[in-house]
Formats: sequence, structure tokens, C-alpha cells
Amino acid sequence: MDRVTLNDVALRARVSLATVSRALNQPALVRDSTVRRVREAAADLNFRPNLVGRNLRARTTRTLGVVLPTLTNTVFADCFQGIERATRLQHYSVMLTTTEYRVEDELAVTEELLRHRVDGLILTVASAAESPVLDMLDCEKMPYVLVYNQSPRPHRQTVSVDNRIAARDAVGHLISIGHRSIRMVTGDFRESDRAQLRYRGYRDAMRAAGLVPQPPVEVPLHTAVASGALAQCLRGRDPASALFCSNDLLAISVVSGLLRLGLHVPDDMSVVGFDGVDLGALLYPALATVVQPSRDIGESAVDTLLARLRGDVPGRSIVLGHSLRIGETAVRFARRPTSQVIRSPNRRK
Amino acid sequence: MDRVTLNDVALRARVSLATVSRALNQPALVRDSTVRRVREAAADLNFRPNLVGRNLRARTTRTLGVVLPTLTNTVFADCFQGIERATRLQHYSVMLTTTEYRVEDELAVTEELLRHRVDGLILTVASAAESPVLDMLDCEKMPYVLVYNQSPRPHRQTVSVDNRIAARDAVGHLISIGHRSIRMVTGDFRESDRAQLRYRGYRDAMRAAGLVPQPPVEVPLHTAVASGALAQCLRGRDPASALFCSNDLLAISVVSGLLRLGLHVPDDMSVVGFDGVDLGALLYPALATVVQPSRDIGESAVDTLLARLRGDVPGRSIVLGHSLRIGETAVRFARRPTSQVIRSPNRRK
DNA sequence: TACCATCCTGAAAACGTTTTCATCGGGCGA
DNA sequence: TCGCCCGATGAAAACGTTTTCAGGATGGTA
Repeated sequence: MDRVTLNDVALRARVSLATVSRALNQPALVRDSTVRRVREAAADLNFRPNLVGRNLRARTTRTLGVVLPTLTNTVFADCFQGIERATRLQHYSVMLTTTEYRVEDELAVTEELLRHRVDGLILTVASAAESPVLDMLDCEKMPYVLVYNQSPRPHRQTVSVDNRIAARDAVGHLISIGHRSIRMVTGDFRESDRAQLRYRGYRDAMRAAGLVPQPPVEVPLHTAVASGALAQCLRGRDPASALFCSNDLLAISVVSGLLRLGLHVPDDMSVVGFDGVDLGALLYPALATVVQPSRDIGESAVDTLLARLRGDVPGRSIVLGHSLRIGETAVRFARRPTSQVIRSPNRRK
Repeated sequence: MDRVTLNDVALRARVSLATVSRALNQPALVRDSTVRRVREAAADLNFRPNLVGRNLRARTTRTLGVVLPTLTNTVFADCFQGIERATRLQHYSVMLTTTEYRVEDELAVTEELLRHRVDGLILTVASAAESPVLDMLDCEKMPYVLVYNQSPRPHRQTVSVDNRIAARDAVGHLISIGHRSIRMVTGDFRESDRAQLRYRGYRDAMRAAGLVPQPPVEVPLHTAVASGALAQCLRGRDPASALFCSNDLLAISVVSGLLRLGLHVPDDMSVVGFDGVDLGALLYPALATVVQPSRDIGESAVDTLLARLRGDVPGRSIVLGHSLRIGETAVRFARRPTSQVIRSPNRRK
């Protein structure tokens, strides 16, 4: 057990406990020879400062709480890595919890972080507009920054891309390469206000081109996309030639589903995702998608939050730039063969 | 700010601070009517216990430290979710840090967790056999459990699958469906003792079938697999008909690389991964792979560690079962066409 | 020599809990 | 009635720091 405390070091260095503390943390206040003696004693004893004691006394933990929906989606994992990097650079620590998209857990896990007395929070909630957690945090004046979320209320500071415009750009791209019948595939809207904004962007782009936006195709998240849902896009008088998916995981799943139905991507159907996870670029065909800078989002959130903790005035939400990754799953629309045959999956010959 | 402490509650409930503490934590010791009064006062004041104070006094934080190489690989993300779930069930908290595969950081990030006085650690290190961090932890008698790693020293308790046997099974499967020339593709051996064990499993399987194991094809991790590395497997008098990859991310990347070279997977080349990430099953063709129960690994590690913290004797390492997911990227070997043409990528027609 | 400023150090309080120990009142057995 | 035990409560110590305050030594100046 490590029962060695400041006091033990003090005894060994033959100085008072206060001097040890100063020698280790503010060496300028202590005579050089003493500093050396203390450092030596500390090293000899293998002294490891107890942050619990420090935090109690300092009434500050230099720790940030992070609440994310999941880590399985690498978007959030990347963001967390950014958060971790930035906090470490600033000599802060992090406590992470995930809700696994259980909206009803958001409050409880956050409570727990507050019991630990984190100095501030970085979170992604289901909906920034209507959120019991955020109401609570506001009410307690606990500093926080949202990531990925965008909020109508300006005092809820966020770091994100402009989801609506980004989606509009993506769909606009599809339109610019000749697609006319485009549908959007999303997970459960209730889990993600981002998906809603992206849907608005889809509508914007369609309308701007004089096209009629279709209702979204909602599929259960994180499972193989039911071929039924896909078939739905292919049927009717005006079958889709392109699908815009509200995130990359979904898009990847959609591409596979189409291939499995015997369709060719992108020749029979173009697909565009949203997120820009690294994996998408590794696939063949490489996923066309909207890239958001997840790591930067994390780092920015930390910087913003720490600035606030230092007493800076809250400042405005931060919108980071997105970009389109052209990829190979989206291609110029070509009139499809008069009789669209559903071929068997692309086995050889 | 939440400056409301036990003392404030005590004043409002007109009892002593000690009674408040007892009423909230061990209500059996306090008269019912008092408990009610205290609870009411606490609720009125919005009292939130300060874990820093508690942890200092209790000399225990009910917090586990977790050190993982990365979260970008969903294997570890899944494991963490398991860890989180299990800890929450037991009313513990978690502090997570990642090393991003920088072996030289393992020690420093662990030190930081120890400063926070975590009660125990769950970690995946580059090599369990030779690890400064583990040496340090052993020396300080700090309880820990390894995940994914397997250690030759039995006192280093681990939770993992049997990597060697699992790899042998996977390669054995390839052999059983007719493959004779099989190579293994891995990332940097220095980053992962698992990869080394899996390579041994590969050799075991090859030798057991009277085949000659080939040296591993080492490729830089987490980047598009250089087509050069793949070409290497295709050249020579005895080109490979199947590739065994040391993890799924790599395998996915390899499959894409092959497709990009104009080969057909699995007809021209079978590919098998290791990990069993969910995503692999969603792809088309679905990735053939060895499935390890990542979530269970996380949960088991927590259970094991907590048992140890409760004073149970260390116990043996835990080996969880693996399984083969047949997938679509591995298929029975068929004599290849006499002249192997490298076709252009599978565009239509 | 007397005085003051400066530099260094130590004693002690404080952070918010839990827990030990002591106290008090009342019920119960003898 | 006395003595005891038990249940309920409070006072105070302890956990390991940081920081305030005060004091002692030293050196420079008048």
C-alpha cells in the first residue's frame, strides 16, 4: 500500500509538511537547497501526491466529465480521443460515461459525475432543445459545452459542424451530379437532434432544386438494415437513385444491404453518409460522406470549457468546417436500364 | 455553485452532522422519523454528497482505472462499455485513459490514475510479459486485471480468449476447406502480444497439417493496407489463397485492398479476421472472423477485480470462449484459373 | 546600533465526509 | 427501586492536501 504522505516526506527531509507542499508545487517560494532535499526525500519514499486530498482542499478537481451516447460509433470515440489529448495537455483529467442512447439515463450519469465534483462537463445529449440534464446544469450554473448537438438557445454553447448546411451540401452534391430522386435514411429521430437537422438540410437541398423532399426512411439503429426498408426506396413510380444516410455506420450498413440485394453501388444506387469515420475511406467502394472533424470537436470543446472555467465570458458556439469526401459510393446518375433486374449478389460469373 | 454540505442539511434538519451522514447512508441506525426529516431537508436543499470528501475519509474511491490502447478499434470500445456497465451495477465509477498505442505512455497515464487513488486497474498493455507498468503495479501491490493480454506469469491475472488456440482454429478452418497456401497479415508485433500469440496459432495450425508456415506480413496499423504488401502475397511460385489477419480492422482493410486490385473476395482470395466486431457482420461480403466476447471480457474483468478488492484470493486467469463466424469472405478453395488475370475493379459490365 | 524589508519556514486551519467514542434517556429484569 | 443494556444522538478526530498567517533569520540602510 502507498501510505506515504506529505508528512512522511517532511519527516525525512527534516522540514515541515507545508514546506514540502511548497517545494513540490511552487519551488520558487523555497530555497533551492531545500527543494533539492525535499525532492530527494520524495523520490526515496516513492511519494505519490494524493489528488483526493488536494481536490478536497482546493475545492476543484481539475477533472472534466464527459457524457457521450456510445463509443461503438467511432465518431464519438475519435471525439473522446481529442478530448483526452487536450485535457492531458492542460493537466486536467477526464471521467467518461456513456448512455448507450438511453435518454432516460442522461440525468443519472451526469449526477454521478457531479458527485465526483468534476469542474465542468462535455456532453452530447439526445436533444439540446429539450433536455432535463441541461436544464439541471443551467439551474446549477455548472459549466458545460455540448459536442455535436446544436442548440436553438444561444447560451447553450456547442461545438459542432453546421449539420443542416452540411447535409444540404451533401444532397446538393448528389443533385449536382444528376440525381433527382433522393431519399434520406435515418435512425430514430428521438435519439439524435443531429439527424433531424440533417433531414432539414436534405429538404433544403431538394427544394432549392425544385424537387420534392420525401419523408425519411427510419430504420432501427445499429442493426443490419432490414432489406424491407431498402426495398421501400426502390419501389414505386419514382424509385430512388441515391440515398443520403444520417450517419456513416448506417450508410455502411445500407451499402451492404444493397449489395446483398444484388444491386451495384454506386451504379444502381448512390449512397452518401455523414460523419467521415476513417473506416469509411478504407472500404471498397470507399464511402462518400460528409466529414466532420471529430477530434477537433473534442479538442475545441475542452479549450472552450477550460476558458470558461478560467472565468472567460461564455462566448458563442463554435461551428467547425465540414467537407465532402467524394468516395466511390456516389456517382453521376445515369438513366437506368429500362427493365431493372434484381440480379443475384455479385458472385463471380 | 453547490456549496450545500452535510452541515447545512444538519442545521436545517436540526440534528447533528453525524446523524445526517448516518441517516443517508445507514438509515437503520437512525430513528425513522429522523431519517424522514433528514431526507426532506436534503431534498429541500438539493444536497449532493461530495465524493471527494467521502473518498478522502474512506481512503477508498470506489473508482476503477482503465487503460486501453485506443477506442477507435471497436473491440476496446465494446470492452469499455462492458466495464462501464458492470461497474455501474456495483456502484463503482471508472476513469478511462488511452495510450493510442504509445507504449512509452503506459506508465505515465497509469501513474496519473494512481494519483487519483483508483482502487484498482483494468488494462491492456502492449506486452504482458515485459511491461514496466505491470512491474510497477506488482511492486506496489496495486490490484489489477489485464484484458486481452495473456501473460506467462500466472500471478498477472488476465481475462481473454485463448488467442493461440483461437487463431489455430481459424487457420484450421481455412485448411479444412481446402486452403494450402495461407499467410498471416499483422500490424506491428511490438504493439500487441496478442498478435504474436495469434501468429503462433497460425504456425500450429499449418504445422499440424503438414504445411509450411510463412513469415508474417507486417503492415503499418490503421492505414490503408499498402497494395505492395498484398501483392507480396500473390507473387511467387506459391501464391496465397487465403489470408489470416490479426484483427478485424486490418482484415477489412485487406479485403478492400484486394477488391481494389481487381480481385474477387473470396473467390480469388479468402480472408479471415480476428475480433468479431459488429461491423464486420454488416459488411458485404460479411467478414469471416474469430469472435471474442468483448463486452463479457470487460464485465468479467470488473467482477474479478472487485472480488479481489473485497479480499478474495487472486484466483486464476479467465479464458472466455471464442467462436468462428463463418462469414462470406472465406470460401472453399477451388483450383484457380491457369492464368490468373488481375482484372480491373468490379465496375459493372 | 537600530530599523526595515526580504526571504524562508512552520503552525494551524480548512476542505466535506465517515466513524469512533461518549452521553443520555428509557425500558426491562431482578 | 436499582442496575443494565440498548437505541439514538452528538462531539470530535481523522483522511491528505493547500494556504494563510506569523515569526525568525538575514542583509541592507540610515
